[in-house]
Amino acid sequence: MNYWLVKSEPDVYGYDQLVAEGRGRWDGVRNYQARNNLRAMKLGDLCFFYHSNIGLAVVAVARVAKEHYPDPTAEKGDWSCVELEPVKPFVRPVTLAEIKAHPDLQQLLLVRNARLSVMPVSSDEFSTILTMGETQL
DNA sequence: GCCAACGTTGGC
DNA sequence: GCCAACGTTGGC
Repeated sequence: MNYWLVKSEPDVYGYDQLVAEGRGRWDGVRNYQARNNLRAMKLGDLCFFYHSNIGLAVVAVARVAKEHYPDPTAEKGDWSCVELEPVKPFVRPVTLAEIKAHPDLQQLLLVRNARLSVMPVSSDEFSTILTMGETQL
């Protein structure tokens, strides 16, 4: 089992929308590092759902419902997408400020590379953030 | 709305 | 292959 964090602007595609749809295609990634992370996702892997720009917080857990395949929104180039399904909203959103302030989360790519939209999370980091969100799976 | 950080492009 | 210019992302 691997863990991930994916970013989305909530006014473009928020967690509520994923819940409403039941399953969502994670497409539109046009960054090689992020794409390679998408390709490494396995069915059943868990992802934090982070709201960028508005909210600036991890708000929920989602699960990989379908492994990578060619992104149908890409007109050219070698891009991939996956499908995600909602698992559980956080009882309490964990803000970027809290993550930046936590001594055990300094290695998180969310802190170190603000522009990466799909990133791996270690199992320790995953449980730390889940606990901060007062959430159990 | 501004700007820092980062990635990509293209001239040389 | 280097690097300046440019575009985009995302926090503030």
